[in-house]
Amino acid sequence: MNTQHIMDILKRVDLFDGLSDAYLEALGGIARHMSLDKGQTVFFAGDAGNGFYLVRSGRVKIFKSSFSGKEHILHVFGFGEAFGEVAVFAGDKFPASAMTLAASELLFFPRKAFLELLAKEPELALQMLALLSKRLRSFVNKVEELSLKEVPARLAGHFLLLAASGNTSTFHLDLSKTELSKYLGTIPETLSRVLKKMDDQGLIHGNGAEIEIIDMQGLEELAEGVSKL
Amino acid sequence: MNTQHIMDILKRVDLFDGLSDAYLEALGGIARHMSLDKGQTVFFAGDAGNGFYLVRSGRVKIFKSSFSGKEHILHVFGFGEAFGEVAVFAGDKFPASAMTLAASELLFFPRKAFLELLAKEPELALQMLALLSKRLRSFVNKVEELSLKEVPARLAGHFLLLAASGNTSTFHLDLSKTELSKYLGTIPETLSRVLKKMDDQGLIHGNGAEIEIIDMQGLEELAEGVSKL
DNA sequence: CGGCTGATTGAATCAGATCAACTGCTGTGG
DNA sequence: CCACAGCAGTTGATCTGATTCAATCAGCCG
Repeated sequence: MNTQHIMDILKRVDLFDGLSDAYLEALGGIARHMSLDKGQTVFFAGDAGNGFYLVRSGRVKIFKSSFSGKEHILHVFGFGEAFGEVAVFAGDKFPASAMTLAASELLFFPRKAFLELLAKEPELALQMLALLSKRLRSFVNKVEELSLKEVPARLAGHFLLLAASGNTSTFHLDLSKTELSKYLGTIPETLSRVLKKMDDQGLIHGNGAEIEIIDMQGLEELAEGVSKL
Repeated sequence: MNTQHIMDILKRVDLFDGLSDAYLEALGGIARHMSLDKGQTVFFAGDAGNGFYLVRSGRVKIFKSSFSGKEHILHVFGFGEAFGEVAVFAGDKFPASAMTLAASELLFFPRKAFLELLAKEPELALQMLALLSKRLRSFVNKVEELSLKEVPARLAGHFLLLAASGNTSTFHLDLSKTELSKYLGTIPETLSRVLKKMDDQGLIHGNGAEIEIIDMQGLEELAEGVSKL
């Protein structure tokens, strides 16, 4: 909780990569600490946002809910990742809601103080531009998947990503199946059925949250939309 | 085509708002001019991108196409709008494809030269951050609409936007109905049916590309998902 | 006057959502 | 320590919004 501790965190944050210790010190100086239980709301879509957040521990989901209560998860952020920046640079309302998926500690960077610091360090602006660009890229993917691909293809793509990030053919799901279905833009029932079908057809072997990829190429074809379940 | 002419353009570009003449001069100095016919490809998704573009005249659509040939239009950009920036700041591949919807003139800003200039002008970095943030916001909306709303709601929302931007209850569609359907994540047949239904129910009156909103509140309820067609 | 492209309409089909019932696990309190 | 409440997950039956396929129509250009 002391300054030194915060410095350790900030040094490991991609967004702040390559910044001087003195500058990180200044950043740490403006950050406010927050501690939240599981399932607590950080902010709602439409709330006025006067700063952004950084995940120090735990996990946070960013999502949109519909009038009828359906929910679509846009991102899940973990250690060292930032969210809520959009409200800092454009408009002042958060475009989506944020809620903790587990007990979490967050750092909050107030807009005004952050912008003042940003003006002094062009490198940080570039990092921020890179971050937002990557996020745009991921949104392009999401739109592509939602609009151009079916649920099995999306799920296959997700599995391939998980496998690639861990560099193994076996991994365990990073979200409960209910949350995963909301992330993929579907519902638990459909996810369950697709999972079963993939298993039946020998593409994967699933055991609870443990997934083993059996037929990597088959999954890739499915993800590309070349083949179907 | 001469420098003066380019300066006139640059001065009217939101992204470059508030920048000094000298700086705009420098920007104009690195820009390359391009002239394209209708239906020409500016770049394909996955192409290496070593710069971004600004629309000087005409219109350009940014889209993703699926393996099976379906296409989803992410944005349509007109005068003074920039596209392809993602490749400048993150990775080097364009996440989506770009094609002219009409004969167009573009300005191309090479990455390296642009980044050098950017480093000298923090204000431009802020404008760029604002631009990307706005774009992120629009993507959040798109995902919300695709995943959480049905076609009638998306179309109603689009109409309300068009009406709001022109401040009139009558307007004409900015895209052909086929292109509009690709923008809304559906197909021409469905769009046609929904349009007819809206007309039948007295929400709008359509005549070719001319649309008149009859029942604004009804449309709003439809867009929100409160009511259905 | 053809012939092309965009738009419309109808019929059939399909992917996925909804509704409902059931299983199994976990954690809590008697 | 067991019972049971409660929630995640699964499975089945049904429904529906939207796509697909097919045919027709309207406008426009050469």
